[in-house]
This record gives sequence, C-alpha cells and structure tokens, in this order.
Amino acid sequence: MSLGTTRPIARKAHEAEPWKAFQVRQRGMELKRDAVIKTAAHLFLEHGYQKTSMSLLATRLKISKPALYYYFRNKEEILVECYRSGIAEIEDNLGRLSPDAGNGMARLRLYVLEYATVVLTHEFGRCVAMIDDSELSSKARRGVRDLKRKIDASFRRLVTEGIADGSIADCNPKLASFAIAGAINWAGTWYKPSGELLPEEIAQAFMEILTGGLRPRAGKAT
Amino acid sequence: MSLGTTRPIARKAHEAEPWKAFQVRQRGMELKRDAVIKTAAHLFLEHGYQKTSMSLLATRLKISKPALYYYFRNKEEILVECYRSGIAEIEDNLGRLSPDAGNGMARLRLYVLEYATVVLTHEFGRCVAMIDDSELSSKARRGVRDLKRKIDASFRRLVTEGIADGSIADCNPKLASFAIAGAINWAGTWYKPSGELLPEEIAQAFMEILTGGLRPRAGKAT
Amino acid sequence: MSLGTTRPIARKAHEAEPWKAFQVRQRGMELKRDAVIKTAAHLFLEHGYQKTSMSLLATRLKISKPALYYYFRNKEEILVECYRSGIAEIEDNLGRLSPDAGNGMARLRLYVLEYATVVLTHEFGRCVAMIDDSELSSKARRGVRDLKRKIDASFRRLVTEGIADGSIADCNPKLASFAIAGAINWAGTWYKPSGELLPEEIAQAFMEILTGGLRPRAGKAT
Amino acid sequence: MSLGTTRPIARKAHEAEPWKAFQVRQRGMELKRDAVIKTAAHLFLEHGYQKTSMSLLATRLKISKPALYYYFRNKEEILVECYRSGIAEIEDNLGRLSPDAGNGMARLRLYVLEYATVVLTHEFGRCVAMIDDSELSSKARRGVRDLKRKIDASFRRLVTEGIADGSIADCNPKLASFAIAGAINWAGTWYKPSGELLPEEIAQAFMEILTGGLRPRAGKAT
DNA sequence: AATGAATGAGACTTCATTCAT
DNA sequence: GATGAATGAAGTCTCATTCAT
Repeated sequence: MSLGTTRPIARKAHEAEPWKAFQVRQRGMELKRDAVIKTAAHLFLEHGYQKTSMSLLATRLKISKPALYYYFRNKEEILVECYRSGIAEIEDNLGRLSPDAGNGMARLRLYVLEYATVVLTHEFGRCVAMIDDSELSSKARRGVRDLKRKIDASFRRLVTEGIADGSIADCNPKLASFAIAGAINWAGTWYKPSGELLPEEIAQAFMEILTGGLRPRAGKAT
Repeated sequence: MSLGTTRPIARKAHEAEPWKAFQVRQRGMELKRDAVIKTAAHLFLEHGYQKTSMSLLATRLKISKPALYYYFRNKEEILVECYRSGIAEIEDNLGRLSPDAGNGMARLRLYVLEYATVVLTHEFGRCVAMIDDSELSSKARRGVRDLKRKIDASFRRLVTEGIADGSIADCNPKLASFAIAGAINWAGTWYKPSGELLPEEIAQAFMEILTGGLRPRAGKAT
Repeated sequence: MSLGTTRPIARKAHEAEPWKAFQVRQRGMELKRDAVIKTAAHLFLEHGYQKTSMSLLATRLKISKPALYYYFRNKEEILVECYRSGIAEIEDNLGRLSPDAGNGMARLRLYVLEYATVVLTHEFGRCVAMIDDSELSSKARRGVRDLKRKIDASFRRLVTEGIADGSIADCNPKLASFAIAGAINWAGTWYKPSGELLPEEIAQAFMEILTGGLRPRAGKAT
Repeated sequence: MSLGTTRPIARKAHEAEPWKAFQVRQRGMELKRDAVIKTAAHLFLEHGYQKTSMSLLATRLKISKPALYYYFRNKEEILVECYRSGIAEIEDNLGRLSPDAGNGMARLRLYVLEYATVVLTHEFGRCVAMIDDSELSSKARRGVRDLKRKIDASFRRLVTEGIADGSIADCNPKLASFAIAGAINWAGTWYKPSGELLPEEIAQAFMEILTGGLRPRAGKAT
C-alpha cells in the first residue's frame, strides 16, 4: 500500500532507532547506488548514453523515476559514477601488476594485456573506453578527464621508462600511448561478447601487434 | 567553383553558404546539399549526432528548418550522406596509392599513412571514423556498414598479402586490421586541429608504431 | 461520484475536470482517463479528429500536453478508447432489451429506437457513428472494426429472425441493416442538441420509416 | 485576377494576341481546373480531405505545387469545387427525371433510385455525400450548405406531394427526407466499387426499404 | 503559364526533472 | 525512502502557402 511506502511510519522510525538505522540506511544507499550504476552502465553501452532514458533505467531497476533522483542528482551524475567505477576498475587491475616485472617493455606488455582485458570484459571499464565524455557538461568533463589522464600517464610513463632502459625504441611516448590505448578503446566499440573472438585472444594479439612496433630495431641507430 | 570540390580550401568552408551565393536563388540542389552535409558533418563532429538538432543546423546554414527537408528526407539521410562522402573521400585517397609500390608491408605502410591523414584532416573522413552508426535505423546501418566493410577489407587484404610475400609476420589479419584501423579511428576522437600535434606527425608516428609490430622477427623461422 | 458513471448529468460534464477535484492530487488513473476521453470525444465530434490537436485537448482539460501522454500512449489510443466507450455504451443499451419482446420485427423496432437514441444522445455513441475509422492505423482499425461488426451483426440477426418468423418481408438482411444503421449514423452527423428536433422524436420517426419498408406486403408474394 | 496569375508574361501576352489567345487560355484554364478537381475528388475520397496534401495532389497531376495555386486560391476552394461539381452532377441526373411520372410516391422512388446511383457511381457525387463540410471555413460552408439544401428540398417536396396525393403516409417530410438521404449518403461511406455488391443492386434495395416505410398503411384512415 | 525553392505555423511526441504526498 | 502525477523545453517532421524567376 503506498502513496509512498511508509509515510505514516517513517516519521516515527528515525526517532526510534537512531544509530544502527543510519548505518543500515547508508549501507542501503551504497547498495542501491551500485545497482543503479551497474544497470546504467549496461544500458549506456547497449543503447548509448543519450538514447538511454531515465524512464528505461528506472523500469529496468523496477523502481520509480523519482527514486533515481533520490540517489543521484541527475543523469549526468550517473554517467560520471559509471566513469569513476570504470576507472577504479581499471586502476585496480593495473595497480595489481607488480612494478618490478622486468624492463619497461615487459611491464608495458603486461599493462596492455591487462588494460585490454578490462576494457573487453568489464562493463564499467568499457564505459570508460567507449562513452564519449563530450556528452558531459564541461565541468563534469574536466573531472572525468583528470581521472582518465592518470591512466594515460601510466602508459606514457611505462613507455618512457622502456626507452630509458633500452627495451623500447626511441619514440614519442605520447603518441605511442595514444596509439596503443586508442586501438584498445576502439576494440570496446566493436567487440561483442557473443561473437567468436575471445577477449583473451584479442588482448594477446593486441599486445603483440601494439608493442611490437616499439621494439628497438636491431642494429639500427634510429 | 563549388563548395563540394575545393577540398584544400574546405577546412574553413563550413561557414560558407551557397544560399544567395552568386545571384539570388540560383539553381542548386547539388550545391545546397553539399553545403548542408558539410555543415552537418562539422556539427556532428562537434556536438555529436544526437545533440545536433535540425534547428541548429538550419540556423547555422541561415535557412529555415523546413528548407532542410526540401533537400533531405530526414535527419538520418543527412548523416548517411556524411558517411557516404566520408567513405568516398577515404576511398579516393586510398585508391590513388599505386598498387605496385613494393611488397605487402610497404603498401600497408602507405595505406596507414594515407588513412590516418584522411581521418585527421578531412571532416567527412572523420565522420566515418567517429560517428557511431548505431544511431542509424537498422536499414541505413546496413548500407553504411557495407560501405565501411570495404575499407576494412582493404586493410585485411594488404595484411594477408604481406604475410604471403613474407614481409609481414604471421598473424591474424582480422585482428591486425582492427588494431590498426582502431588506433587511427580513435585518433579522430582526440585530435584537435588547433592542438600542437600536426596531422603529418601523427600519421607518421602511427605508421611506424602500428606496422612495426607486424614485421617478421629476425631470426625467427615463423 | 465519477465522471464516467453519471451519464444523465454527463451532457454538461465535458467541462468538468477531475484534476484537483476533491483534494489535490488524488489517485485517479481511471478517473483521469475518463475525463480525457470524455473531453476528447466532445472535441472530436466538434472539430473532427484530425483537427483536434493534443494541445487543444490539453488546454481544455487544463493540463499540460505531456500529461496526456501519461494517461495515453498517443492520440490514436485516445480515439480508440472513445470508440470502445461508445461501443460499450451502445451494447449496454441494446443488451438491456429483452430478447423475447415479440417477433423479429417487434424486436428490430425496439432495437432501432434504442440505437437511434444512443447515437443521438450519448457522445461516445456518436463517436462510433460519426468518426471515420480510416483515421486509425491499420492495426487499431482492425480492432475497432471487429467491435463495430458486432453491432452490425445484431441488426442483421434481427432481420434474419424476422424473415424467418414472417414478421419481416423477404429481403437482403445485409442491405437492410446497412440502410437502417446508415440512416441513423448519418443522423449523428446533422443532429444538433440545440436544434428544434428532439432525439425521441427523431428516433421514433426513424423507427417507423426505416422498419416500415420491411413489413411483409399484405397479399403480395413479394 | 490575382497577383499569382499573370504578372510577368501577361503584360506582353495580352498585347500580342488579343482574342483567340484569351479564349484558348480560358479553355485551357477550364480543362486544367477540371483535371485538378477530378483528381482531387479521387484523392479526397481515398484518403480524406485533411490527409490529402497539396503535394500529393500536385504529384498525381504531374504538375508543380504552385501551379495548383494558379488555378485555385487554396485547398478549400478545390474542395468547394468538388462539392459544386458533385451537386451539379446530382442535380443533372435528378433533373432529368420527368416531373410527371406518376404520383408522389412513384416519383420519390425514381428519385431515390437515381440519387443512390449517383452517390455510388460518380466520384463527385460521392464527395457531396461523404466529405464532411465541417472541414470548410464557415463562409465556404454556408455556400456549400445552400447548394446541398436544394437537394434536400427536392426530397422534401416529393414527400410532401406524396402525402398530398395520398400515395405517401402522413409523416414528417423533413425527417423522412433525412432518413432516406442519410441512408444513401452513408452507403457512400462503406461502398467499395471492388466489392461484391453492385450499385444497381444497392440502389434498388434501398429504394424498396426506404420508401416502403412511407407507404400508407392499408385500412388506415390516416 | 509554370516552377524550384523557401518558410511560418503548428502537429505529435519524448525527455529530464520536480512537486506534493 | 519512495512515488504517482505533472510539466517546460525541446525534438523531428509536415503542411499550406508564397516568393522570385
């Protein structure tokens, strides 16, 4: 029975259980927010951000539209949270790589492998790769870009280190990172889990192709 | 001198209007259509397809909204024409490459160079690379994908030929093409003409990085 | 007290709005939908379906345009509901006639009387008679026609029964029903409640004129 | 003479060929107008007045849209001309009936037969019966109704005469005419030339059914 | 006599968001 | 915490009509 679920009761509820209730509520908040962005990420990837309406999102979550606005300020904030989760996901996975796994090239290769895997198999990761942040307001965009830049910086640092230790040919680290990350991001565009290519397969092949070009050429001074 | 032909000048031309160009009310289906898609391509790239309203497009062209519908059946048709022009542009440039310029690898390298150049410097070309065709109705999408596939097929054929003549290492041609084309397409995403990186510079670097990984490894029997 | 039930009062009721009727923001899907189709029926009859814009309808109801779309999927659905209500109205009234009120002719006469009364005095009934269902999409049209056919079938059945029991002259039941129903439907076109002719008067006269022609001719073998 | 008609060329034309040309032009004008309203009537009957766009009409006639405005002031005028032609058609056919063909009933029967035939077989006639004149502006509507009234008046006169000479039962001539004409007009709504019922068949049956009810009841002193 | 091109007005519909409960 | 109901703004598109030639 609702005109709202618990109108009469609610007013009493927060008087009755002061502390625990709050924690539980907070926990609930977190859980709900997670559920929202998870579903949202899925829909954004399936139909695009613009074409995913708040109505659809609410319907999928089996909650009412205003409920979404209880958890998030607006649609944009949901997307931003997707990005944030995606970037966290990526950093999580990449951060786990041991920082002393050989020379720069070796570490770059692992990095590429891992990044490709995340982008292909994790939905939040795919959001980062796929959804154009130009959909965001300029303020939110700046925030997201700051986060994204960290990943790019990692790539660039690895390349630079590889060049320093001789395991990577002399090249423009910025362009090299862009090429590598771009190819992987783009894969997020066309990869379909239902297709015949396996993520591992793609990740492996991309690692070879994309890092192979950075190998120092034998006997060449370039 | 039509807006549609003079490509070198074109970079500034999206502001030009054939409306009232020479004398008033010249004949001009062709001319006008060209002007529309040129401006549309520009706006699509700037704000995205969905967020570019027909109103905005009309305003930019300094014509009324219904006038657009005199030249195109609907918004989708405009996007399709952008794609078509872009693909023609790409094929034009790639087709000009002499088909006997050395072995597979050599030809692939030229191809990459040229493709990157088009995608970075021609607006229609960028449309092909950047605008998600999932915005289209399924019918139009099929048409566009058929066209796009031809370009992908070219890449794949070059790789296959390179493998055959030994100039390219044994690899999955499909994945190799995807990696290469993807990296370039992605560049369309972040490249800003106003930035510090020159298109030629990027194209050159990408050529090295992306094809380098396909070189047969010295001393490897594979 | 719902707008939808009190038919006697209803003739003036198309101005009533359940919006803010009792207290503010009562529950009321049903109530509101009824109010919408009641007002819609009135406007459709006054200006025609095509020329009745959703804007006008909303204005009359003193709600915003999108609110209409909260209650109905689209304009067509509103018309379909008008039809449905009208047909229900007609069937209600006709169904109340006792099925054993004499021979076929006697029952037909009652039926004509009642049908004419509904078509002349009930707005939903008039919708069924007057609004061309070719305005509908082919799918909706099929649905409406199925409903309409039931009424036509009733007429035809009565005529057939009358022929069987000798109370009606031998004739083509289909054409007879069409003639009778047509004359009545057409009356919906020109009848104005504000005119000098009373509905009862018209219904009575039509009954005589339209069924008189079906009387078996004395001493004539047809 | 409207602004739209003969501005540029006319200035020279009427100096050069003063008489013949004018006649020819007038003849052409007539012919073209006829062609327009003929096609228009067809389309109006097929899709309805509102849904028949001037574009479609022009396309069907293989002329340009502005050309229509050369021959007619606006869409409404085209409909009015359809009505006018239809009414002329009806009057033509009805006027041909000899005014001394027996008593009132006999003449009424012929009249019904003829009216039904025209409404079912002539497109202009069908326009009069079918197209709701509420589509017209109030001014045009008045004109059309004046014309229509003449037909109605004929019906009513025949009934009155029939009552006078005893061949028709005492009844309200107005309602009798409405019933008769209404049934026939309505037939224009559902009759499809491609269907199985022949116009003659329908006309004959309607004549019997609709006039039968007006026969004076045997043995009744009224 | 005829037309290619253009337009103002307005149609239906969708969406992100908020109000009042 | 949650929701049924509502809305302002905007979107795509169509139409009758007219301008300039």
